[in-house]
Amino acid sequence: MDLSDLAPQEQGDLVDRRCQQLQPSAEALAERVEQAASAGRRFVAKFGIDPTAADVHLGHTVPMMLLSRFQRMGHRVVFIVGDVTAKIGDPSGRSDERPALTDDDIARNLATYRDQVSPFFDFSEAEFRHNGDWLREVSLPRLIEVTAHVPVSMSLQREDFRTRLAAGHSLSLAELLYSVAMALDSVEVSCDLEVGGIDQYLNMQMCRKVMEICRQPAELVAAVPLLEGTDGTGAKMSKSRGNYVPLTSPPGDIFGKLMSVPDRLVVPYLKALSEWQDSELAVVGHKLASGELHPMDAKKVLAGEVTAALHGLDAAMKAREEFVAQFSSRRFADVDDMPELEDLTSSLTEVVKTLGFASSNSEVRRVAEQKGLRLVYEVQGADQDQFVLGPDDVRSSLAELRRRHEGPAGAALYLKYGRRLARVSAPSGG
RNA sequence: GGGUCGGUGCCCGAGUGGACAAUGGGAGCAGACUGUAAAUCUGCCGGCUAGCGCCUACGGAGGUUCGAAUCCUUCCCGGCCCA
Repeated sequence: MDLSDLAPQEQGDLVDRRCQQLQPSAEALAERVEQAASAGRRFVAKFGIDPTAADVHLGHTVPMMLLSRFQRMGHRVVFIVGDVTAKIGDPSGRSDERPALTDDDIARNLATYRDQVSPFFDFSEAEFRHNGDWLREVSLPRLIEVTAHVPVSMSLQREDFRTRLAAGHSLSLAELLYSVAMALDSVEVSCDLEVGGIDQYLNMQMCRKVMEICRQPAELVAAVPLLEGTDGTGAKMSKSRGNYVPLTSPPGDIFGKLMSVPDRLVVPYLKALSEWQDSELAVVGHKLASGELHPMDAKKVLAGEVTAALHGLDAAMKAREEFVAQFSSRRFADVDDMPELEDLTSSLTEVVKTLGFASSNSEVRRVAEQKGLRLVYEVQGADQDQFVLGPDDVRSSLAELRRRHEGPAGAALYLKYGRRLARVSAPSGG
């Protein structure tokens, strides 16, 4: 969707509605856009990325969506690759060891990153800059000169810093300097506006402060809300919590993961992850509240939107059909997107591990003990016969089990492991 | 620099010579119920083994002991107090 003909005021509003904080204001953004235009220069939007993170998920796409809009408004988008700051580690993350990244690592991570978010974004226009290029040149006297004007109390405004101090946890000087380093990036690119998650809000305040110290107009700050994780615990989406949806997931997984999200996340997710207008979101909200729209149907729409954004419309529609086939109508014959088992001679544990359903023999045995491992016969995509397999069956081969538990003639055979399903092909014996 | 307290499984957090693969909570997984929702109930929740059992694990490395997460030495990391 091209947004280049949007008036500055409209741009300000559009951005404002997607932000949890737009500082100082939507009007200021409109003004800044106009200023840039009248000065004959392009408006600069900055976004910092961490070259260590190779696994991009939906949470990351929230600022990407906003950034993508900036680009479509005709502005210059600059990605700052934090090759130096990554070594400090963002204080908001856990401060475990940060292995030194080689240039090759960084290049590779960056390529992977671009690859992963490319469905959401057009990189051909964007600029990539490594902050090491200038941060390595900053002298200690210069750093002291700048930081002399930065009150420590400013860093300590961060609640996580305060709680860590209060709780007696560690806080290093490097962590305090993280935001200053990031601010020097803003100075370097003469940033007009920085996009980031709300967790970066105070870091971005530092950017404003330091830009002023360096006699530049302070950047504007667009802080987007954090996407809640799929687990419904209220925690933000993150890899460490496992409540995330990787962008590299196949369409079926993306669709499925979004279907398993708590109902109350439907509207927030649509707002953060789709191009929907506020008015449209409001309609969905009302219909959900009134019972006119079933939450599951709303989720199908959401899952479809996101899957389509990443894999295209066709893939999304197919994912939807298959989801219904597998989990609603349970007609497994209609599900294409399912692993096929041709190996009928290995033990079930091996087979399940090969499928990636389980990572150890104990796990397979456990699921079997809990009646999660089943043989399912399906006749003509309709009637099903299920045989629950016990822990003793785990060492047997599929061929053996099929002999032991005979199904109706002509039935297709499936192996069910918890929620997961695989088709047993090559029914040589009948 | 001195004193002092601490580093436990995915996370938080008990344990302070044997019965500890380690109480409890959270997350996760499976089952029932369902809409792959929420809530609820039940069970599982290091690995290997058909099983007896074996291996790995309580910051790192040594040591004492029949036996250590628990004691000692030393190293690394952190908190607090003092300077």
